[in-house]
Parts: sequence; C-alpha cells; structure tokens
Amino acid sequence: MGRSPCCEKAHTNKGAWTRDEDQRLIDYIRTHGEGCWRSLPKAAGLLRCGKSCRLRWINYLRPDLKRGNFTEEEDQLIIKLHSLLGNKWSLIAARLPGRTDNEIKNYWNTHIKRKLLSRGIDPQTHRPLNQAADTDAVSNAPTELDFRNVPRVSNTKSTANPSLDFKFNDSQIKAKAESLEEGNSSSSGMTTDEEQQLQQQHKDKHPSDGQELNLELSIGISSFGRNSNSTAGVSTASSAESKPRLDNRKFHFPGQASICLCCQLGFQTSEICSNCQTTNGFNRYC
DNA sequence: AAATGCCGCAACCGCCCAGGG
DNA sequence: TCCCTGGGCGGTTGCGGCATT
Repeated sequence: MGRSPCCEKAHTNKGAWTRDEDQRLIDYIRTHGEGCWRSLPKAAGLLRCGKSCRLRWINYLRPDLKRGNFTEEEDQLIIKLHSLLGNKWSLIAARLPGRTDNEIKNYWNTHIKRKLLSRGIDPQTHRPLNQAADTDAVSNAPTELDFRNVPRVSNTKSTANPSLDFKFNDSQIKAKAESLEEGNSSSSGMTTDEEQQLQQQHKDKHPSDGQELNLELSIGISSFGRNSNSTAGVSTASSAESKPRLDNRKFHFPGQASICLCCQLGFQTSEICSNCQTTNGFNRYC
C-alpha cells in the first residue's frame, strides 16, 4: 500500500518548462498567491504536477531571487554554514538572501567541493584530508580555511575535533541547529544559559575577532516580529504564514531590531546595507 | 567542422513531517 | 490515536551547452 501519487502523472508534462508555462504560473501566483500546490496546476491551466510548480516557482521564478555568480563572501559563508549545519541546504539558504537551497546545493557539489578538495580539505568533515581519514589524529596543522571556531555538525559520522575547545558536543550543537527550524531557540536542547556560555567561551578565546563570522544560531523565525510583507507584490498569504517555517527573507532576533545578514556577519556595519536591498526595492532582513 | 567528453544546473523522485479530520 | 494529505527537503538524474580532440 504505497502513497498516493502527488498528482495524476499520466496527464502531466515533465522536463523543461516553457515560457508559456512560466507565465501562467507567474500570473496565477500574482493573482492568488502561493499555496495549495496540488490544486494550483489545474486552476492555472498547467499540465504539471503541483510539486513541479512549487519547485519552479521557488527555485526559478520567485521575484526576489538573486541570479548570477556567487561572491567570495557567499562562498565563505556557505562553507562555514556547511561546516556547522552539514547538508541542511534549506537552513543554509535561509542565511543567504535570494539564494535557494537547490542553487546552493548545486553550487556546493560543483564548485565548493572541488575547491575544498584542491585545498586538501575534506568537504564533508571540513578537516584536512589526511586527518579526515584518521579522525582520532590530533593536528594543529593550519589550513587555508580556519574552522577552529566553528562547531562542526555534519551528516557524516564524526568524533569531536580535539582542536575544538568547546564544552558542547556535536549532538548538542546539532540539536541546536535542528531547533533553528522551529523558530524558537529556547526550545532546543540547549538552554539560553548554555548558549550564552558557548558564546562567552568563544569570546574569551577570541576577544578581538569582531571581523570573523558571527554564527549566531538564533536564526529561526521568532514568534514575534514576523513581518507580513509580501514578496515583491506577490501575496504569500497561506502556508508560509500559518507554519513556523523558515522564511528566506526575514529574521528577527529577540531583543534586537531587524539587522541585515551582512551586518550580523560582520560584513557591514550599517543596519540595512545596500547588499540587502533587492532590485525591486524590498529590503531583505535576515 | 564534426565527434566526443565533461560540466553545470534545472527538474524529478522518494521520503519525511506536521496538521487536520 | 490513527490516517490522510499537503508541503518541504535532500539526493539523484538527465539534458543542454561548452570545451577539447
């Protein structure tokens, strides 16, 4: 007894989308907003699976997508976030405004993986390749990318990196990372005190690294301060509003005004930098 | 100029989870 | 509490374009 198919496959198109199909989808979402993907194709006059429509919209047609090459800063951010979160592409994408999980995943597999390998770094463990083979080996050998400060969470089985002088083990940190999706950091396995302790330890070790990436983990949507701005004129009334899902565009940090991603990461100092201003005039908070 | 190989990316697939009845 | 459904996610595939021979 298998799952019922998400759509009637016999009468659906597959493969590349035509310009006409794109336009129909855009027009429909402009008028009705996102949501109820299953019924959308029929309503929009598309011979497509609902999931296919959703993917097409999210990965390609959404007006707030940033097209074009990844910057060096984005590269570094992806690497750092991957070292922290593993293959949680949606979480990584949530910290890269205008980028989709699919895009980042592809970029990782085609560019960054190779880049890291060429530097002798295992892309899964983020350790030097010779060390990755022997996880018990203790090495302080410097690498081009210094991840000493980044608690590592990956899908692969791993032992705690001895060079990480953190009180918290990987599972705790992973639990923390998973809690990001819940939009409420206090619901994670890590208490607020523990978080502060972790941050304090980091501060103590690196008192002057203000230029380094601030991997503040409270990136979930808080229950307050969620802004209901629509996406470039497109109503997003349904599911995105009703579920505590990650929204790629806005994060509000408890007790803080909206701070843009670049500023959080130390790339910028102003509250809303030009990097976070989209071409359609909307600010991307992170 | 044609054939072949490689690479990048869009799209699909299958699984999982949350919410509602 | 269970079942069904919708939606989301990560992994994989396959096609088209580009580079090389």
